[in-house]
Amino acid sequence: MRDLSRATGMSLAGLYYYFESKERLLFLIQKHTFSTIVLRLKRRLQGVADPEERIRIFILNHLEYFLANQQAMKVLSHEAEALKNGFASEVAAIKREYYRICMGLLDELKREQGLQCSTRIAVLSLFGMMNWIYTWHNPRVDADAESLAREMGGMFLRGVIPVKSRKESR
Amino acid sequence: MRDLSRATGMSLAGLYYYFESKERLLFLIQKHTFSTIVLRLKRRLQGVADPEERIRIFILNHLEYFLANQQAMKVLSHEAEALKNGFASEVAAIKREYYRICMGLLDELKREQGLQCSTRIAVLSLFGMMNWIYTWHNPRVDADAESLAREMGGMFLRGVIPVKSRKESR
DNA sequence: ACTAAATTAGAACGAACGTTCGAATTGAGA
DNA sequence: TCTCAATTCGAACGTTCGTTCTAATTTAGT
Repeated sequence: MRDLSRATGMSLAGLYYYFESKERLLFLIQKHTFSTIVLRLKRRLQGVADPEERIRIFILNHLEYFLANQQAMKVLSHEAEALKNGFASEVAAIKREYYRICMGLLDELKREQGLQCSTRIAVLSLFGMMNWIYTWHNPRVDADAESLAREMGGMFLRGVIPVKSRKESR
Repeated sequence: MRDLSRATGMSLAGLYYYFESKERLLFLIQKHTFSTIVLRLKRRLQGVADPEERIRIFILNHLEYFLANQQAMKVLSHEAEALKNGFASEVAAIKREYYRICMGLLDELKREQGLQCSTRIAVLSLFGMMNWIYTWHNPRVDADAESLAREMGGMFLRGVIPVKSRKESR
């Protein structure tokens, strides 16, 4: 809290005037962040029907937000389990919704082309790939979100779709 | 430190008799852990020539250790940047060696079959997939290291190897 | 059995942390 | 201009944390 006070220029007591506790502040940050990601995703998915393209959109949306708010996402990843019961469950609900959306996208793909591994493992591996970025991405060296999304999207889709049913794309 | 004292049954001062500081203790744990993983990997790779198989071994070795020491790996992932200069660099050296080995395996694969994306992105995506496990793996629900390694390995290799040069395997 | 070293234990120190308090300052409406 | 609420501030409280101190106890060699 003292760090935040210094960084924002607001006094320590001033912070507590607006946020009743450190935990509630973290809760609000987490809630806002995840809600925003979900909201943007839903907007971008509207009107796109092709399952492959929808997954590419999911990946791009995720990476764009993660890279644009890298330090924030680092904190959120580390403090993922820091909230107590009441706060924790509300954030967990949003995360679960996000997870479900991704699961749904993969199920669409499965219906159309089949899948080489369980949907669960596919989703969680994809999240791993994307979330790990905060540990290594260096904006001065690495590509931007768009081309990373293209690379990771391609890699993931090739990895997950059976060869026989694969259409040439990109 | 008080938690460790309680958990081990050794008094707080006793801990400090053996470890001069919390940071040095963390350092020793990190060093031991990463050294062990590298050592086991090298042993397992001896005598295996096929690049695909070598990568599968890498993945299995990594997942086995991660799942056998899940809570430990969680701590290590979170405290990855907690060490100061001297300690940090020694651990970083071991991690870099591990990273280089993986990079080498992928280069072998690239020479033999080509790669669909940059080696760097491939390696880091693979690490992401594998390391993220500590956030979701539940031994009561999810498969064991061997079958996870098979699934992830298959997915990763399909994602990374160009279609034209792909041999049927497994 | 005696001694020196190794090991353990409880208590405490100083710093950092989350939080609160009371007073001071500012802003808006009458 | 006066008043009341909103806002800000420095200082402090109580707790936890990493660490150290001193004294007690155990262990190993003679």
